[in-house]
Amino acid sequence: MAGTGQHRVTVKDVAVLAGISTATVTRVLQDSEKVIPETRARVMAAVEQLGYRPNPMARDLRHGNRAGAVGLVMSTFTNMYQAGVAAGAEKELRNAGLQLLIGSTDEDPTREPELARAMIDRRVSALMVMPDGNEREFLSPGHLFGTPVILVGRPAGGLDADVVMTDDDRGVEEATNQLLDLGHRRIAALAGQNSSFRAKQRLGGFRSALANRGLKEEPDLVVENLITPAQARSTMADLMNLASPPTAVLALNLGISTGVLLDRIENNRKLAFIALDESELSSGLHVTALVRDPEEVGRQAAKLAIDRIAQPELPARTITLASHLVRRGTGEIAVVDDREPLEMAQPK
Amino acid sequence: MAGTGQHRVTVKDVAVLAGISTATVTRVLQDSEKVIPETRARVMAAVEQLGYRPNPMARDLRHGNRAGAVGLVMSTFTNMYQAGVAAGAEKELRNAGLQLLIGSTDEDPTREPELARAMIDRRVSALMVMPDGNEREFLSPGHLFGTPVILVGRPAGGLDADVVMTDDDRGVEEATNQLLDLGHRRIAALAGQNSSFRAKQRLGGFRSALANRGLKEEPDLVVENLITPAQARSTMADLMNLASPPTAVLALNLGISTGVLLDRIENNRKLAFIALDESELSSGLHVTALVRDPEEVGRQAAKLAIDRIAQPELPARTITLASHLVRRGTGEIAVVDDREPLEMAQPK
DNA sequence: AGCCAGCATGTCAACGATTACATTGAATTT
DNA sequence: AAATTCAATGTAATCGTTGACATGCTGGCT
Repeated sequence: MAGTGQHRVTVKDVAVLAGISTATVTRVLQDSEKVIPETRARVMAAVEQLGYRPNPMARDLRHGNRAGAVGLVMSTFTNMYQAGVAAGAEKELRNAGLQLLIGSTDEDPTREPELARAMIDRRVSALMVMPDGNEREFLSPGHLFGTPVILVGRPAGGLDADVVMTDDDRGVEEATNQLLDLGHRRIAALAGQNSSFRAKQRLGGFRSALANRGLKEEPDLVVENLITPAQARSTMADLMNLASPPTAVLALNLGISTGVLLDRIENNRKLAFIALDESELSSGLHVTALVRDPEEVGRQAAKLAIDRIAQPELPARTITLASHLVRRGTGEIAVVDDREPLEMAQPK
Repeated sequence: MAGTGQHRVTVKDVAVLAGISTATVTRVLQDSEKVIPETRARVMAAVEQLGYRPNPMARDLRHGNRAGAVGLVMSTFTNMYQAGVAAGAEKELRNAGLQLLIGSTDEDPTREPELARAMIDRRVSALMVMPDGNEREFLSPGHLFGTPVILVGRPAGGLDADVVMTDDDRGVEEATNQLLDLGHRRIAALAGQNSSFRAKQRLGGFRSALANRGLKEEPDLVVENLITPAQARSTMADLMNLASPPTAVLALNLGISTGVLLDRIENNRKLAFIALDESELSSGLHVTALVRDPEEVGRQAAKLAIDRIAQPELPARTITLASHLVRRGTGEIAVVDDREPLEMAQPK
């Protein structure tokens, strides 16, 4: 049943035991061509007896090095959104019999090229990349050697690649509209690095919601370049100390959402709050959140990869997944300021 | 500078361009043996001009399939602790020029064997496994074909493998002692699956702290088999409704810590609380926590793997990393029950 | 001068699986 | 019955890299 435990069993061993040639063993294993049932049975028995397992590397090598593994470049493992994407992708690939090679840039985008390159060298069948938000182009087609690339999270101008993204602009617009409908006029928007595609996309949604109602943005309430939760947290303190503080706040990424939530708990704030992306705490504390399904994003990316491996000449596709607002309470708070409604300010 | 973009460049191409044989190209690339400087320069130039990059799969194949990649089997991507381990391991491996093949069992331990097997088939140089807590033995030496295994998180009886673990027993004992020193006598301990190695290890620490002071365990305060944060959360509500509720609570894993913390925020509880493992919220909300460094665990696991690849005959090593108590306030609360001290109960 | 040492490089088989092409022999056709 | 066809299997080249072994050449030694 099991092998000897030492020597790796090869097709050759199986062939010898079954008393036939390696070609026939392969034929049985691929059940590609005609093999007489009796021969097939002998081969199967030998395979079983020796515990033979094919060597995927040798197979890949023979096949021009395209088959077994797919790469994923991410910027960090310890972000729930990214981890979710990886989980979804891995699941889908595993079902398709593919393996996942993962590398992380540790938030250092300059490492993206070398990481991608190392995977391409290893002849992954496809490469999924979650590029950092900044719109540099780091993958030049000349270095890809035909390796299909799937971009996760944002498109990249110079590259004719498949893309999976989420409609955060529309989602944020919907969230903003909900707040506007509740009467909020001073809505704070806290965003990440302003050079990033995602920050632009999300602020874009916020702005078009305002613009659609002919409202103008309040510059003091839009804060960009917040990198850490701690920054978001202290920004909230600053905002609430304004002469005319916001009555609602939109947190435009996961870290910011965490920071705002910490501030909210600590200072027992009551203003309306919509977070972006889910965490154990946003759901646990009934925070209204604009939610994307990271696992679904990962699954779709993997599907694109699998399709493209099967049909390399397919035109590039872009899949946009919907984000949706999960209403849990904090985003449904009307203007309940102990100060005065806008437009008729009067000193306290 | 760059290659043509289509045909993969091989040693042979380099050899032809440099006007020498493939063997010499290899010699230059490995700088293993003597090569005359001028030849070396010619080879380098050809490599540069063609943009040659060696094919790691072919190299691995030639080397009996041991070199380029190391496997990691984890149970889920979306747990901060596990993600941290993966991150640490990836970093260390990358520095050593190795790549990381990741698979997840999706919390289904029965998938461990097939996942491990698939990686062994792919001839990873070493296999790191974070086994689920239950003490089954899923890796039979006969199936490993000499692949070194590094166990992360718990030892496995049947296997002579390297192990990285953390001294949670000692840590929990320390945490318990701190609470006892503060005068707590009704300490709740909330633990995960009672079949798991880790739950046993941690409850063991709790129990020896009590035993060392001649105290007996309060059975109604020790709750096991809590799987989800929600269960932990509702358990807290039950405990606080006891005639004699706990004055302190120890949460013995990350999910439980989250659940207890949610309960604490929601109900504004003041009892002493020590969490296990770190999350953005435990630090953000000043929760005293028994902290392990997941990245360090991952790095150590990777180091063990690297060492073992270099020296397969090394005796198996076990590395135990210290956990330590990060005192932020909630674990330093003395008995402040609005009820009465123990031993002199009187109806309210 | 003749011989050996040793350096620089070349040749070729091998890693394990696959597959184009070759071979065998039996069955079918006329 | 000879010729043809086709099904079943075998042979050997191949994927890209490596390294044991072979070769040839230079220089030093006696």
